[in-house]
Amino acid sequence: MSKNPTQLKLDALRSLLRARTTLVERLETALRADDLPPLAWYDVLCALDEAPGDGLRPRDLGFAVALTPSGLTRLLDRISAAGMVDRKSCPSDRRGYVVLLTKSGAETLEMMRPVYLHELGLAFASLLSDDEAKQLSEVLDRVSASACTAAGEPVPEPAAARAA
Amino acid sequence: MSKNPTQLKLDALRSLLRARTTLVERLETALRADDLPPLAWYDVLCALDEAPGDGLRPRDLGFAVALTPSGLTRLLDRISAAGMVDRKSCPSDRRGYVVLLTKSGAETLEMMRPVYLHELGLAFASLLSDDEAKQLSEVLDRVSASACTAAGEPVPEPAAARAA
DNA sequence: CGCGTTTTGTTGACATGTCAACCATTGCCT
DNA sequence: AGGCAATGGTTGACATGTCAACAAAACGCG
Repeated sequence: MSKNPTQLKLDALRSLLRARTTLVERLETALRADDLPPLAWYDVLCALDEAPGDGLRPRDLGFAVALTPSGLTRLLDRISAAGMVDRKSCPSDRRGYVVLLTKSGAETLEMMRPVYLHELGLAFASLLSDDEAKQLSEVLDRVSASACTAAGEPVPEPAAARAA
Repeated sequence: MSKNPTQLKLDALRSLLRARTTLVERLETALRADDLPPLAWYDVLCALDEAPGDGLRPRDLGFAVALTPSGLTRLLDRISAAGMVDRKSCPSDRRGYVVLLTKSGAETLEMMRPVYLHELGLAFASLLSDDEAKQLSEVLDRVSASACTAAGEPVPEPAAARAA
């Protein structure tokens, strides 16, 4: 009756992939419906908002949004062009800069947050007991954590190590 | 000591997103290291392999790989250009065709499968008990399922409904 | 039957991200 | 010091996907 263990794991993977697609799609749709920027912007603005007042280096932002350095450059170009973020040259390291949230960026963030949280409530939070959420985190963190550990030698790329 | 419930759910979501990024990255890396096609191709070839011998309509493939119709057209263009798939006009419906796995496509699939399964074993399956896998599926399927149910009116796009 | 609507799939314009090559700076290390 | 590898970030070429508009066939119904 019970399924083959490998199949169980494959099913779990498929469930994971589908759930993520569904969720992202819903969040993205909800934001768009309110004429708000996409999810990636939210992640950046949010990270900056939570960070100390003196901003973040792109390098650190790269951890929040899973993006290669060049992808991040381009994302910041766009957000910056929209005036939601400033690039201020960093005194302690003339190679890079520090990214700062502008007033307009902070305002946009405050418009996005309720939409994000509301949709998340409908599509995710309300479907999970607190215990299940805890379990979920625990199990899935094991998966992401193993990437760092096991990344011994089958992962040559630097980008892969920086998985977010 | 115990966290705020909303924060628990947010953590769970972050764990989910990170785990998925990690997994996809590892699978993709492993395939590339063996000079094999990317994950999306695997999904298509696999779906065709499991399907009845007379192939599948693109429409049906669209469910397996979460892609818009145009995205699917382009993906099939590439796989077809690589000779792994044939487009055969469908007698019962002259609008579209049927997609068939070629010999070369089947061979490629058989080369990808062990790489896929091996990497998945390392990065996922081995980190989960059978019970946990079952639980994971159960909980996450609830999330994807709710999209169909709740899609009442906040989801105008057809693409959103076809979440895979 | 004949016409409007739905279904399938494609195409052009464009958005977003990757990879590889690159520049400038920093930080050792001798 | 002085040389040189590692770090932080950008850019060009390109891959892949979306959206909107479209074409063609299939449906369905008065």
